[in-house]
Amino acid sequence: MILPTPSVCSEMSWARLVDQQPSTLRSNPKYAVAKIGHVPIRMSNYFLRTLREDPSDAEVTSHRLLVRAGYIRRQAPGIFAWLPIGLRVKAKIETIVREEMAAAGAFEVHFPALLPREPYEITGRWDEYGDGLFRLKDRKGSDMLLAPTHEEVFTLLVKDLYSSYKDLPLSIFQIQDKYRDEARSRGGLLRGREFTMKDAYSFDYTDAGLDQSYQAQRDAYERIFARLGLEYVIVQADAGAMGGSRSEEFLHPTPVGEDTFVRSAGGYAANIEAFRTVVPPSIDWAGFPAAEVFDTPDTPTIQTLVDRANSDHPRPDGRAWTGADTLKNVVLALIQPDGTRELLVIGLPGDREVDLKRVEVAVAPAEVEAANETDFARFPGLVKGYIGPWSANGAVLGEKSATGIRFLGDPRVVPGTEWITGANEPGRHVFGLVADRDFALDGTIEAAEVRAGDPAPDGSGPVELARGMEIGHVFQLGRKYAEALGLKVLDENGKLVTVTMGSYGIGVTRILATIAELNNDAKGLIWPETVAPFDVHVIATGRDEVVFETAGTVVAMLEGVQRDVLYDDRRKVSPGVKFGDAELIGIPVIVIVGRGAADGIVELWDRRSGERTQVAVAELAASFA
RNA sequence: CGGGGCGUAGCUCAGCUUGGUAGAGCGCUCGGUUUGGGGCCGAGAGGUCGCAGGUUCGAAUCCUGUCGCCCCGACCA
Repeated sequence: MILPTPSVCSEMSWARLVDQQPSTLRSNPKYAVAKIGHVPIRMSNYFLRTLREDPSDAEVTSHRLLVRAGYIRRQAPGIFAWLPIGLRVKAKIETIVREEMAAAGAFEVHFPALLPREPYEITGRWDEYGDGLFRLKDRKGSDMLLAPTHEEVFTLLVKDLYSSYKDLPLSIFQIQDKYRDEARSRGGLLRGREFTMKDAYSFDYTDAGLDQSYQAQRDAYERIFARLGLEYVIVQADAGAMGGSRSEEFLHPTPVGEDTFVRSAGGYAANIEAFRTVVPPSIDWAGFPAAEVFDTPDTPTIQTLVDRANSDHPRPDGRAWTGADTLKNVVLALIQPDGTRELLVIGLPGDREVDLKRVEVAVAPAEVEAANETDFARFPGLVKGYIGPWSANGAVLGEKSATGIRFLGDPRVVPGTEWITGANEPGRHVFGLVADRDFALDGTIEAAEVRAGDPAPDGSGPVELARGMEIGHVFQLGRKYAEALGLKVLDENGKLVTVTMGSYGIGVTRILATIAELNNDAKGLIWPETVAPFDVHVIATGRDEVVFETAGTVVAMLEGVQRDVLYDDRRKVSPGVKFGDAELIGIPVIVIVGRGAADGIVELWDRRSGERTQVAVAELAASFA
């Protein structure tokens, strides 16, 4: 494995904002403190090269166009170099993030990407992160890592400097590259192994304070995404594994997203892992008939069972049996972090599949897999295809049963519900088995797949499923890290209290890719003006000197009204090439200086609409007032 | 980690089935021409065909191994 060298991390972590000036201007005191732009860039000597054809290793639109238009270059799988024009877009996004962080009262710091093992050892993440962590050794053999996220060092920094409640609340953030050795990076910038992230951390000594800090970041995120023009859905996320209490993800709805979430017309939205099933009311089973065992030959699957039930044992009320009347009992194996393996049976309506991701969240930190032959061999009482909690010889599922196997039910399996389920004998099922009367659960579990049409838990109507790209995540960490690393302060009563923390991330480079994904057409990128690398792209086309003189006037005028200008002053490049490059690069406003130049007429070209309008140079300034 | 695809010039690719001195387009250099949609003419530079071994008189081409990349899935605080 080739690890990125430390120098790669530090070199890439800062957008160098002033290196894009031509050398002739760099020494001019007028531009010595120039920030982004207001210094026209001339394409004849800019470090920018567009590609005529799509790169063969890029399929996702944003990846393809960003490489082709000269914004980024691939260095290694999931690792990209940033070229000047790409750096400008990145800097624009970072600026918006910085402004909103400042408005939210957070202070910027900057940590190394290269860190020692110890803090991560203390919190257990050196081990928990597994293969996802880039690890390396220094020349002395000390373990180092490239940080996947920075909770530990932020916590330790505050511990070093603060010891009183009077110093809190505190929110600090950084914009830094993160490293995760993804099993499979994909989609260019959408899921890289090195990526730029804004991560903020809040420190409070009361839960109420944490709520306020959390809300401030959450509000800032809403403003950031609004300014970026990115549609987002705030979904409830699972907070369980990290021990926190509140967690929400900002998802941008898009088919290329990797997260599935649900939402209702009434405003409910949740990550699929965090969805909570609506629990139906319990049913009084007084007067229910006793359970009855029937021969149900050749019914190893739910469908064959339903068919058999309808033909041999139709419901007395005339309604047909469906999969939802059956109780499917799925045997899973849990592997605990210490390596012990135990079985778990999940009972759920037969028309539902088990969603292993939801199970993993529910049983974290254990891992889950399907039970294998060896597992079944240990429990001869379990007859595959005919497993159920009840048998003629007594209970077979549950901690208090003969097998002792833990038996958790879908939340819909409430007391009084009647089920058809396996009788633990080949070819036999028990009908009318009533929950709590005839069998007992050890508890419930959110394990069933979520389906479109399922009711939202807040009563806001049926949910639909959608795909989203996670572009932000706000998270109440609580006291997990402060506890592990000993971050305590003295409160008003002189008592040591453990600090409570929040963690707030925004994927800067992922956002850039998401915006690119959203803003393009067959010709190339179309940046929103808030993040465009330049405000205006001026094209000089023609060989007449008046064209270049007029273009020079236009460029100077735009510079005068504080616009960042990319000036295509290339002399021996044909108009077609210049138009094509302009469309590929995607600056929203293009000024064409060409055949009308002698009469003082130029064209304003709207990249997005394609509309071109003729404007007199003398009146151009008014268009940019 | 499972499934699929691909490694030939800076880029995008052909050539491989059927072994015989390395190809195209674009890009690049030089000269000329052209200037509102990636123009044209001429002359050039540029490749140990991913790597290693094997078969053969002879391997980009056939065989074996190996490395790498892309896509789908698993995985992803």
